[in-house]
Amino acid sequence: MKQSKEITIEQNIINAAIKVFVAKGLAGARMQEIADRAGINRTMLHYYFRNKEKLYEVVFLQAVSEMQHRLEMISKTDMPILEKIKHFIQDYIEDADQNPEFDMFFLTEFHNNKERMKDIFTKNDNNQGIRIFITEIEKAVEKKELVGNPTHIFLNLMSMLIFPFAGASAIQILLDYSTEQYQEIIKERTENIYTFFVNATKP
Amino acid sequence: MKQSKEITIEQNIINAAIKVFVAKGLAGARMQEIADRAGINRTMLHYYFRNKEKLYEVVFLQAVSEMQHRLEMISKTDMPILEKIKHFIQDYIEDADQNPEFDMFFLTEFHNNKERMKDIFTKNDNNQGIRIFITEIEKAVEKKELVGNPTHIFLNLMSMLIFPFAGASAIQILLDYSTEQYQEIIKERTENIYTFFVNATKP
DNA sequence: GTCTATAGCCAGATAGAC
DNA sequence: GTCTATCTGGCTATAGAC
Repeated sequence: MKQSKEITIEQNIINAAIKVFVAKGLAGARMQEIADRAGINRTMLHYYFRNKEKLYEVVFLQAVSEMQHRLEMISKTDMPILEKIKHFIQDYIEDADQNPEFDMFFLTEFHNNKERMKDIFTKNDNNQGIRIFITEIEKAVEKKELVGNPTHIFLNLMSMLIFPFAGASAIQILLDYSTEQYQEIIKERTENIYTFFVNATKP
Repeated sequence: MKQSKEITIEQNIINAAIKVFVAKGLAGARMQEIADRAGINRTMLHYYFRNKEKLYEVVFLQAVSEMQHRLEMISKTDMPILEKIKHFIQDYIEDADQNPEFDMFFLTEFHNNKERMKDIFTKNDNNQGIRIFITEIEKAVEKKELVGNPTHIFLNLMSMLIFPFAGASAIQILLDYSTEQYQEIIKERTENIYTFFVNATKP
């Protein structure tokens, strides 16, 4: 009983913390705000996670596994490369649309804590998903199913997927879209990216 | 004399502040660090710029004009659309390579201060460059020089340009590149983006 | 204009009662 | 496990001497 309640509270805190850390970053986040969102006393954050840094780390690692999930989906199935990519684009956008702040969160954290991120990702070897994905693209290029430089093909695809979410605020303001209008554009993106990609890499 | 010295010091402070704000964000930046970089006493920051927010604003507006310059280049000349885009890609990457942190800085600030950014950009109407660029793409699509949805063509191009800089740390870590290796990839990008873009939008 | 000293505040962390 | 009260450190900002 105690155990299950504890888990619930911890997850509850993590969920609240994700929102605040994503929105404000490590330095800008306030323990009080996290506590308020979680509906608990601020002191309890320290009871459960000792300090802000520790809480942050737990939150980040959970977000990482979320991202890993996105990236590993592609390598599970057995389809032609363009089918895989089509599904990848669909899944990624659907997923990102649910958590539109995640992409920005990751870019920020990698940017601000490069060395720390390096530790996390090199020692845990948990970026297998990306490697497999790139290898698949390389194989497809060898088999002349795709044309281009595999690294840049991959970069271009990830760019087109991530930037519209990470840069959502900037795009909306500079192109003068309402949130609703931009939501429409995001909906159109799955198809547009796929077509753009297919044409760009057509043998 | 006084005047010229004052300008030098202020610009000196701004240059130091850009680096710190870009690297740490508004909340994470420390006035002490800015002062150290500028080689002056911390109190002087307040003397010249009153407070952190004011300093930040000045720094940001200077960075904005830098970005405007990047975006307006395209509309000055009179060339076929693909030539314009070729030059735009070249200039953008060359420019971004000089200040590789700017892109991330902008994404962060737009993300964290959406309303404030909206004010700055709607009242000053200083995003003319983008508008003209998109209009050019629209015209080219009408004339069947390019194929696709103009908005998404523009988004895809900007994605491929900005993401490799904004996401540099993430890419380097997740794909296990050294800074030197990544620098090589950035050099290759001008050509790769252009080819990718041309194929993707070929009539 | 420049510096030292210090005020004042805010947020993270902890002690200790219940 | 939970809460109140309190400590502590760090950072912005300012007063005031030179």
